[in-house]
Amino acid sequence: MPSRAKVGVRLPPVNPDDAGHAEVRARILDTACRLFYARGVRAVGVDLIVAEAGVAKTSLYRHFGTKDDLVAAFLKREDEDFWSHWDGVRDAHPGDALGELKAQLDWIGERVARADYRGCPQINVAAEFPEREHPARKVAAAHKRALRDRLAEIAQGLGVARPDELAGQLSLLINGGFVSADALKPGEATAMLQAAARSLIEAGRR
Amino acid sequence: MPSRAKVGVRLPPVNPDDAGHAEVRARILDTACRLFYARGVRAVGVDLIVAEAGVAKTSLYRHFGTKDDLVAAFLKREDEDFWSHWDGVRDAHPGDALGELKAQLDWIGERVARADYRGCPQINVAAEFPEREHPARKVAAAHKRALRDRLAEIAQGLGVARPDELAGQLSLLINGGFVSADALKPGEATAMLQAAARSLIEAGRR
DNA sequence: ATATGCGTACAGACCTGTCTGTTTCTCGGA
DNA sequence: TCCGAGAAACAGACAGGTCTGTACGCATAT
Repeated sequence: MPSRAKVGVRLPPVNPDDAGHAEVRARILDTACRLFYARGVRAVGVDLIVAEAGVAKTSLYRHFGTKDDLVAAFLKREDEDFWSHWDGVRDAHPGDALGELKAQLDWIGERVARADYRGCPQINVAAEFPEREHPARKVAAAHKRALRDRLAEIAQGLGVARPDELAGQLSLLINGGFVSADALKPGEATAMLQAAARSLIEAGRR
Repeated sequence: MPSRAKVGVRLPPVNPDDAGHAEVRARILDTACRLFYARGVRAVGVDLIVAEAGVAKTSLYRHFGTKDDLVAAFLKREDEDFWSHWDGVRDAHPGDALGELKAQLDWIGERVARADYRGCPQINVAAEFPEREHPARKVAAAHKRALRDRLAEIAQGLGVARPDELAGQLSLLINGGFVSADALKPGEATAMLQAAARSLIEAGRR
């Protein structure tokens, strides 16, 4: 991967107005996301991706340049999907920070309990790639900062003494949920997250 | 790795009473632990391990059988080191569950803040290997169960209404700390863990 | 005609695990 | 005390496979 990347001639840029073009790109990214998440990034070769996506390897490299960039695109999509879900829930609870937080923990707990859940993709990729400058690592770092920011927004509306402190504690809790899936009994996650969050908020109000 | 493992003839067993023999084994394991943790398991080949350890590849395979077994031995050693540290701290606080918990969170927070910290090895390996039957995954799963058990012991001594529930919450918190190192400002981890644990305990007492 | 796609072959590197051959060390018996 | 057997170490080549990324030929569509 990074150590093996070559500096050869890049393929020419593509025309983003082409519908079929976007369709091929989407098929590659869909397949890559599925395989990367289910099996781990380093365990999945580009040959497998192109075979399952039904595209040519040239197309993959035309659209994504290197495998490292494809990994970054994978995390970027996961990031977008995550916040899209989150913001949908947020917008359903205007002016009700406590209700919003409960709803956020609900779907997170549900997701963690799925049979095919294999941890947070951002954390998993960070575990696989030690280089902090890896393009995917930058996406992952931004994602975790964003989580803390979103939680700070909620904490602001909760009327606690030190909202940033609570946001940090809640982020630990949620990240802990992400990585503890297989140490938890089925369905245990949601209740545990809810109860812990309730305790942290209560204590923060005094 | 698992898919590539062959069923060839095994080398004969070794004599465990031999001092030089144990020394070679230790050199291999020391080197493997260092490299696996710093760079990730899949990124480190056995050729690199034998080169850095200054041993022959035959020795590695004589002692560990396969790379997968070496990975499991890596996690086993990390597990032993972790509990050795933990139990030392525990034994320094007999009959004082609250003091012990604070002390445990202190050294964990300090460890997480180190410059070369790269997450919990057990969690990292679980992220790299999707197969739940992988020998290293079994070690990791046992480690996480043990964490919850140790926390349950502490919670028992804390006089809370539902100690098992608190232990689960604390395990989420600690695992969250393990994976949140690079989203935290330097030195922030310990205070955040301590404050959150205090809140969870307080709430559990009512 | 140009851009994009598919399919396939290829280069060069790396991977795990095995094999061969030599060296070093210990230990039991003459 | 010397000798030979056996265990285990070292060194390095090798097999067979996988990896990323490039190149080449041909089809298609605008």
